[in-house]
Amino acid sequence: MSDTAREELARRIAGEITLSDDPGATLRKWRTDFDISQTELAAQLDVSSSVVSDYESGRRESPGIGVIRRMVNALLAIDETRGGGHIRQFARVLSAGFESDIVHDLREYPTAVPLDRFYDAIDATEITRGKRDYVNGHTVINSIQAITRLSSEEFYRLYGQSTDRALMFTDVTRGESPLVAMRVVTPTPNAVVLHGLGEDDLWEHAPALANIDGFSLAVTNCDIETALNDLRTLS
Amino acid sequence: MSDTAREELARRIAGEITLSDDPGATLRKWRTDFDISQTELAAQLDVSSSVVSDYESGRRESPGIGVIRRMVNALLAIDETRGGGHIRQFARVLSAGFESDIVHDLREYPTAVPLDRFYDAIDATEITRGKRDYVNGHTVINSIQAITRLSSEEFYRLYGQSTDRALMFTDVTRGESPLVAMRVVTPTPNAVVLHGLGEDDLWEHAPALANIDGFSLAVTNCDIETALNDLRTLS
DNA sequence: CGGCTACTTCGGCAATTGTCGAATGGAGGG
DNA sequence: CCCTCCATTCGACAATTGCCGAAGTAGCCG
Repeated sequence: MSDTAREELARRIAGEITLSDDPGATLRKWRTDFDISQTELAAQLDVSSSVVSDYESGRRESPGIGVIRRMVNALLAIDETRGGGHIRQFARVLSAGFESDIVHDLREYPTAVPLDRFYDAIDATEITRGKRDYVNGHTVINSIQAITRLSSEEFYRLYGQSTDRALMFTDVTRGESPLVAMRVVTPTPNAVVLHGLGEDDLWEHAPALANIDGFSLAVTNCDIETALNDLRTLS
Repeated sequence: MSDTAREELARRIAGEITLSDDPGATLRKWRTDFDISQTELAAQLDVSSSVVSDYESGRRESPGIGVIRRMVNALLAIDETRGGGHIRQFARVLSAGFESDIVHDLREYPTAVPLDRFYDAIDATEITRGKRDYVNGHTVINSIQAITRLSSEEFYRLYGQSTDRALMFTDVTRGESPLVAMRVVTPTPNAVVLHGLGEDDLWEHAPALANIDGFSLAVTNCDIETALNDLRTLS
């Protein structure tokens, strides 16, 4: 495990907590993202579990950086004892040259995965079928951040090593922006998944645009972290 | 000025201070990097200057995150009143897809700059002349970080928009690693500057390798921040 | 030499933190 | 219904912080 990815993730988390308007809520966000209970975190820190709860609930307005440092290091230490999945995920995003608030995950699969299995794993409903029925990887993207911040050159880097992949856009309301963006990038991915809405909420022109560009379009409301965990079992 | 570059720089600084073994020294590092006096920072914070000095000197072992947040925001606020040079510099590095501890600066010049003027601006001594006598931009790189962390694909991204540029490697002892790295990248830049050593310290094979690959080689011991400021006047 | 600026050190003290541990509540499983 | 686990709230108190302001040092400039 690269120490530098761990260090950068630590710095990222610590910076976010320190600057947050609600540091306790931000601390809780990262703890739950790592799938760690307060009890487990407290054990790692060698404190009572009420200490963790007090901090997350905002009892102390300005905790010392010593406390924050120990909390962040404890999160990463627990992740490491579990195999380092979160550190790896963050490292993949960094090495692709993105910030983790734009790209949430970027992964190449060792073998082609049939789209049906992929959609099962993420509990997605396919709206339109595309020309290809498999994916070799995925990229999970915050759609608002991506559209407002990425240059057109950077947009292509979302493809990682292969365009034979699924792009999953999160924080989607109707799907208009991602589908319009897909109109202007060439080539298109094998699949586009819109996260955060159901069939009924989808922009009415989305299926037609997907058909024109030849990619599979799906929607899902699954829990992202759970889905990413399930995707690990595909390979 | 992009708010997101400011936010990311803030997060980066706050994370680094929070996780540091010597938070006071890290705080001082960033204050001096921004070329801000304690007196000026204290005025921005509306506290006595001894408050800033106490924190930087480590009087308090675990300052509260409220203090760190106000210090970081004050640094950026002062930078903004001066035109945002540091935020811009950080934004350039980020938008090139690098971490700022690998790439310190990356800039395209509006016009070609003669190498003589470039070397004057950074107080460098040319060791061998190359095939081209101008640069269209520069990239300032931490050589150890770059060599240990960048993939070969990422190495090419150091070129920004043009290979007609100078690559300046910092934290150099003899220059062996950067020169060896230059042997395997194609094309080579117009100039390579090794920062941190004089002619006498240079690896003996460096001039020959530069000649083979046809780039200008120079050494300098200038102050990086001063040099970057001077380079701004070239355009 | 005097004045000014930047910075350091330190005493002091009100305010806040770091943490324990008790009490309590909710959810899930046997 | 009981047990276990996770989480919250809060009183208590020793320890530390946040900051002022005084005194001092060093360097620069006229």
